Amino acid sequence: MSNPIEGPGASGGAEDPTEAALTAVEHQISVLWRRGRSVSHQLSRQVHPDMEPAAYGLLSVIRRQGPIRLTELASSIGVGKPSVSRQIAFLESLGLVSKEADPLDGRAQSIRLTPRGEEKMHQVQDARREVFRERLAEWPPEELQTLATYMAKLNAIYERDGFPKDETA
Amino acid sequence: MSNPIEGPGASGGAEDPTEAALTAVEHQISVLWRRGRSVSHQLSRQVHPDMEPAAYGLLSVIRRQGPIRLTELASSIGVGKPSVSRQIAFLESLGLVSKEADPLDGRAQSIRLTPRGEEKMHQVQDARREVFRERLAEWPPEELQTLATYMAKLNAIYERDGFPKDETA
DNA sequence: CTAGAATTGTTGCCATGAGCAACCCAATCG
DNA sequence: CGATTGGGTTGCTCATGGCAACAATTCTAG
Repeated sequence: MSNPIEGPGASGGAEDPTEAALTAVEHQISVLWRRGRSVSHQLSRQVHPDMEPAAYGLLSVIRRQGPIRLTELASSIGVGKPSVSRQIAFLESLGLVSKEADPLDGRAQSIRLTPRGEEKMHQVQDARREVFRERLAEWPPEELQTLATYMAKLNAIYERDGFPKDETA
Repeated sequence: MSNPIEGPGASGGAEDPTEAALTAVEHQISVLWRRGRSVSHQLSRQVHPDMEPAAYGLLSVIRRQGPIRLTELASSIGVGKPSVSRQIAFLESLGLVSKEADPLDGRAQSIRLTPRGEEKMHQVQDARREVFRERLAEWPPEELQTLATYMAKLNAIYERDGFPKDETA
């Protein structure tokens, strides 16, 4: 229990403000992270009853970036090719995406949303945004903007390597 | 941070600063979320081989809140009892936590860190904090504090129900 | 032109982790 | 007492992601 440098929960007491702020940020990150995880299920289920959270993420990226190759998709969400391959196969079986051979490269394939996929995503994302907006509506836009800016900064810092998330709820 | 996806009721949403800020926040949440997930393994493994990500989270809560019952622990991190039960069993086998019968309630058990668990956590959290601090060191404390505050507000809003996370990278 | 990289995507196998349901055991209520 | 509730555990299953091995194709020497 000797505590030269205090841990997050170990009320350090009179620490410097940076230390305290760090602790607070860490804590909020973990709460946010955990909450998001526990809810992603329900969100993806709206697109399709059988759809899992991971697949939703893919659809979202595809929708945003347009036709994309599998490898690119994988790297863009930081996940291995095998996972993406399987997810895409699944989504294809649901008729939400389609794979087209790239005429320039016989190996590659272009993945895109089907009209049905587009429609589904449109519905779901709209609904989600509706709730989101509804709840955050009372926030002053400046604050929201500040939040976004700081989060971007936070994200930028951890661009490639480890994220020292606390995991604590 | 312009997002081509507009909300249904967002008549002229592109010009609405709130709308823009919302979009930005959403996006940052998803980036943060994804980043944290993709890295949590490597991080906890890196600090200690036999400490799994999930277990680390539990230890962290226990350390913060002191002796706690399993059910309470489970609900505090938003996960089912079975998962926690197994994790705790694992941690016990590592000698990091101990289960004691609650004298007041024979069914319940009080879970606490063993001295060794405390020591481990101390090491691990120190290491994590080191990295964290290192990278955020240049951030003005006020900004960090603001970030923490806003994130707390954000988290509070979605206390119980769906979190409209976008999942997009 | 052809043999050997390199790359795209798929599949096999495995590990982690979470949920559901069924189950014990203690406590409490009638 | 017996019945019901509540805390924890275990069995089963599934989702997900990683690594490795593979197939098919393109690129790069020589």
